[in-house]
Amino acid sequence: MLQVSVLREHTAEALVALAKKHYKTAEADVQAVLDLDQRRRQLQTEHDSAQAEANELARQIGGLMKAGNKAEAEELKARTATLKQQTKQHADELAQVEQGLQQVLWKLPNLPHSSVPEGRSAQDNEVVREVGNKPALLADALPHWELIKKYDIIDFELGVKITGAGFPVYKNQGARLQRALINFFLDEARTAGYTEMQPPILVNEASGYGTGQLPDKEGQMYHDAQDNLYLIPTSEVPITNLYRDEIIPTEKLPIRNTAYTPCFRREAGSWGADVRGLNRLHQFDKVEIVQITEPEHSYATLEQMVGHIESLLQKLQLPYRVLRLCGGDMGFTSALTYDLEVWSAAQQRWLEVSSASNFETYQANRLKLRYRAEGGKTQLLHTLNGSALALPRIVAALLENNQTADGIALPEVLHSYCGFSKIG
RNA sequence: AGAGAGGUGGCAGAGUGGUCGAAUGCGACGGAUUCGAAAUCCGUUAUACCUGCAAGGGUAUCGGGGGUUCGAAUCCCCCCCUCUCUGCCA
Repeated sequence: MLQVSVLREHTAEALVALAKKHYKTAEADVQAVLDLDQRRRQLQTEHDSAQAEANELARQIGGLMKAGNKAEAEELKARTATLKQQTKQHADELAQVEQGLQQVLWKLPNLPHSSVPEGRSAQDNEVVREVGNKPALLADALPHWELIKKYDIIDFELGVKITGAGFPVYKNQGARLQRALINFFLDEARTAGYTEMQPPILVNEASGYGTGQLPDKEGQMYHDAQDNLYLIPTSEVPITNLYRDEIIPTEKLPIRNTAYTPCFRREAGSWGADVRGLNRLHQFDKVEIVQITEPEHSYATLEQMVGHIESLLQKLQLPYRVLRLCGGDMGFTSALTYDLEVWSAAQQRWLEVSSASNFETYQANRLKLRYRAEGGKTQLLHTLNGSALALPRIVAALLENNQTADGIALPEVLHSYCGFSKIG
């Protein structure tokens, strides 16, 4: 959620920024925020002074009652009636205005950072760098959805049988590879200074609002209506919400956490060739890194996080590229997002395996996540997160890129984690 | 799931209708003392919003919401959560 003070003090810049995100009703909505905010303050002032007067009368009545001066007390009581009505009216209207204000604020996306490229769709994303060499495959190279059958390591039909489409069953070396990757990613994160966490994968409504999945994107999440809990679409949700309603002591900053969790996405719609095999699933595994920093450090931190993710891809010897997402393609809550994509040799396309974002104060504002800045004032922190990494497409690329006549040769870094060096 | 108890400031814990944002203790911070420290003493120590250039002033908040009252942490209603016992169970 954007801060009203930012919209008020930097209105023109905010409008430019919203335009970059292709937010259509920016002008009207920002104006609505400013109007509602002004009305809110006016009402607050009126309400407070009426309340102050009522409090003063109550004090006087108390004194008179104690002194046994009943008649005079009654006289004052009569005067409180109109005041009471007034404050009630103010309070009602104030609540209404505040609700209206919040509704508009919830609609407004985060303001993109100045380095975010202009653009409407994925084609307009900026390729920051491309690293590694695309492998040359044999003419009869197979896409991963054939390879998993050939080596009997992932079974989609079985998943359909027990759950549904998009819930694969990992078998044999496929299951062990999953476990190996999770351990590898967690170990790397821990070595890089992140604290390992194991959060619940069901979260309550308040957490959904805190990181911005609610109110708008409830369709993305699986929902247990009986207990009103949501299956997490990413561990960003529980890990960031750990700090909801907190004022973090400066010496604890920056906060750096990592977690492995399964992730659940309903992903209504969009089926087709691009989503075959492991390319898009309802349930998948992911190791996430989350940082919470003081505002002045957050962009350096984002670069550092991208660096960590790149180091993973390098160790896995996967060719990859780093994209800076354009205004039209980046997420609602993000101020700057880097996507990392690996080259999937048999599919001949790039697959997104990680997304690292700086949310600045957008999430923190909802979360009421603050620290005490110099001078003792509380101030919103910046939140960041990134996948390090999401497993399915990594697996897809590993299988496709490393296929040989007699099996799939895994990168060396995984050998000890897997307990084998090749599949098949 | 059934029965009972309870939710108060960073923590512990008083407070059952009137100047209570809340005693007291602990912790933390500042100062005095000390060569330094411990101990001791003095002081400070919640958050949000409104107003003000500022100093300051005001309002709200004692799990959440509603109600009674001139006045609610305190009384009434609803909801949520936690703990204990019983049941079930990895």
